[in-house]
Amino acid sequence: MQKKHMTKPQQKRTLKTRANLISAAKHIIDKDNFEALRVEDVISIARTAKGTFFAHFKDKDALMDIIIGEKIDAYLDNLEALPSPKTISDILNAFEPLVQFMASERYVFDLIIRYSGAAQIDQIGHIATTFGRQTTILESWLSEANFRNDISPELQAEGIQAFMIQAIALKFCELHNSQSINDRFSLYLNAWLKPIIAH
Amino acid sequence: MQKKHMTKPQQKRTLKTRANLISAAKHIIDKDNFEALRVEDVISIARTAKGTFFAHFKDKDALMDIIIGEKIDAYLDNLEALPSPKTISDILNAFEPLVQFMASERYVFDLIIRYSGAAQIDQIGHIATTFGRQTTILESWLSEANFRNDISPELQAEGIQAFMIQAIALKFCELHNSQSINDRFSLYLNAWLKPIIAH
Amino acid sequence: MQKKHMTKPQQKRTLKTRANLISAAKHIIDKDNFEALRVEDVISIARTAKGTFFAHFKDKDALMDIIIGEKIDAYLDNLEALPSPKTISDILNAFEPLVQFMASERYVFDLIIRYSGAAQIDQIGHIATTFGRQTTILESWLSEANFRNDISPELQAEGIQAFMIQAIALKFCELHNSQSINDRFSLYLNAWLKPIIAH
Amino acid sequence: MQKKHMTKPQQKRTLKTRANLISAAKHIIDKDNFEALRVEDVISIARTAKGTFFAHFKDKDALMDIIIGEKIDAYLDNLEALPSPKTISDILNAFEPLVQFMASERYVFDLIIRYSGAAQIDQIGHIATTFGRQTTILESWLSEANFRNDISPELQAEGIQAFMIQAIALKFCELHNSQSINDRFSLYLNAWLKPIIAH
DNA sequence: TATGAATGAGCGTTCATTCAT
DNA sequence: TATGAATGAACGCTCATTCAT
Repeated sequence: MQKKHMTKPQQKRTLKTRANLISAAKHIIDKDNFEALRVEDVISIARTAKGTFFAHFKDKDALMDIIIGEKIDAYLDNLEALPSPKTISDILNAFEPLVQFMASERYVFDLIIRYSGAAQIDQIGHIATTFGRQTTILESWLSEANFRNDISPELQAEGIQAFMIQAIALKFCELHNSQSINDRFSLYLNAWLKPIIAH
Repeated sequence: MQKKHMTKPQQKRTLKTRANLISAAKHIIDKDNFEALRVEDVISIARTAKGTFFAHFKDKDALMDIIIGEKIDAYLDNLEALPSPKTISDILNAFEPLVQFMASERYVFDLIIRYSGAAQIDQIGHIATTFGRQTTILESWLSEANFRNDISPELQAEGIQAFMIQAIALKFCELHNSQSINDRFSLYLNAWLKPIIAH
Repeated sequence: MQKKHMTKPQQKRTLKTRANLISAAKHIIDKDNFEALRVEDVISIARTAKGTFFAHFKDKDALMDIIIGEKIDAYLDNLEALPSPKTISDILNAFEPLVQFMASERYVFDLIIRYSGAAQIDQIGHIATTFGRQTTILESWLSEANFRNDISPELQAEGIQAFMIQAIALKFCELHNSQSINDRFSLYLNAWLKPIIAH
Repeated sequence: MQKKHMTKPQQKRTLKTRANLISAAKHIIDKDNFEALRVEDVISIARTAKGTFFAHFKDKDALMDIIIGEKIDAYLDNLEALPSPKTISDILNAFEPLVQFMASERYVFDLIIRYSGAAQIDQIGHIATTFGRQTTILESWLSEANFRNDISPELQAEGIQAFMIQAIALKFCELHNSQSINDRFSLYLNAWLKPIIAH
């Protein structure tokens, strides 16, 4: 055990530097916002050299991916802790904080969209991973809740994500801003999860 | 009279410059792609000064908006010429060329997402207009086709757009590239437009 | 005349900016030295944007080439104004200021060596040009002075340059610093221009 | 005794590491060239840490000095094995391989110029040593060959070196590349060693 | 001696956009 | 309208060298 600790003494230092950089970045984001983050400021607060920054993160976006991913993960943690929702309203309420965050800054939303996928397997970032997690959570909810049984919980989950994105995207579009994100999202989910078919 | 005389040739010249710039841009896009377009190259091919470019287009994105909007309009023209679709498969086939274009370049997709709405009412651009047109076309189709009558054709149309975007977005995410865009889109549309509810 | 002035109104502005940058650089060099010059400082003194600097000069060295070349040219101007030297001592005296300058900073000497030639015709810089001028001046002197008539003045000139470089180079080499540049240069020139052959 | 026992294997290991580093460097130089050599690559091929590199060599140039010095020494070995030259042509032929090497890369030439002397007496490097050796060889040749007796063999030797450098330097200057290095060197040497003075 | 993360100053780049003529 | 030089705020990079373990 102790030996293992001693074999990688650098790792501790590396981890510390990395943590310093990330917390410096978070500090800036808390004080201002994501868009206002400058690499120069991060390293100056973290008391680190520029070279060190780029040794830890491929570029500024890579750091953003980590921080945003972490935030989303925190929302998902809370979400997971909730009792399995029974109604669409429950789902909406559960997702509200995450939706608010994603819609908080156009810059953040754009980044999430851009990083929701990866060009290559080895480029899967934090944000991309959270999307997978989101699906998993939704799937388990939906299999318990039994909204629809004509389609798989997975497909239902993907639909929910599509509508979530759509609702947020339309918020950034002034043409449609008469309606709140949640109202629109609610509309979509009702139509998606509770279709009423007349025979 | 005289005034008219002096104005006309000027307008002609203006239009010519504008056309030059647009065709220069198209040339670059054909040779390379949308992302590779640089204002510098456009004006060099159009043999124009940089200032002239910005006298004709508010910014680079405005030019992009015009060119992409024009392309989308052409697809919608073809789409409109088709007989009103009766099946989901008809809808998918009708939209395929447009979907292919939107998925051709991540840059184009991002731009379309960003410009699907306009930041301000007075800035409704070409792309935003085509989205409206798309909705209108879909609405008329859906009111004739009678897929679902529990929700408005407008909502149905919005859902289709959400799923179209989702299908394309997941294409840019290698994690899900086992499935083609159209297969996924088809899956979504069936679930969206033909929900089968057991009682 | 006036028309010509009006056709290129930009050129004046361009020239002014360029002159600003160069004089800012000279200011720094005068205050400190060549090696101490920082692009950042130049633009800050010239009140110019960084982009402007690199629009005018390919890189920092290009600016150095111009300034050093200008300085060498000034020395050559003085040199040309002198009466044609009759003795080796005259030549040494004439060249002394230039030699002193070239030996003033290792950085300068290295730069001169590096830029004395050009990789391509279109890259002939100021320094490279001064070398040609130096040869021309020396040639004319040597054809009048008649030190040696077994070899062309051009060859004599090239030899003088070779020895000048050698004398300076050895100055930067502590192993040989017992002797002054000029003493060594003098030794060389006597052996080169006044060989005494016993028969 | 015991101490010796413990020291020897360590020394062996040290020498092995050093040899590894040098051979890794040579590998890179053979594959690419001197300029392309990066410490990073050397240690990666030698499977060594960066710190180890600098424990063995004061700096990167120290390694270069060793490798280039070794190469020059090999040329001088061959040169020394030759019979004492009687003609200028003999000298030229003898030096040709060395001249070719020095002219092979601008980077190498610059480094040789810079290191032909040493900044401090205690830093006399390999290259500087080879220059001394070169002079010694030339001196012995020249005292036997009796080209000129108005100046010392040492001065003659220095002149030859000056002209060798000049010939190579002009090769790096495209303006004069009509003539080969050796042709120019030959011209110089004839004028230097065999001046014909009319009385 | 070996390790390798951290350093760090400065350079060059990017390129859409502005503005004085 | 047309011109094109100037802007400018980051970003990313370079890479030999240092230093604590």
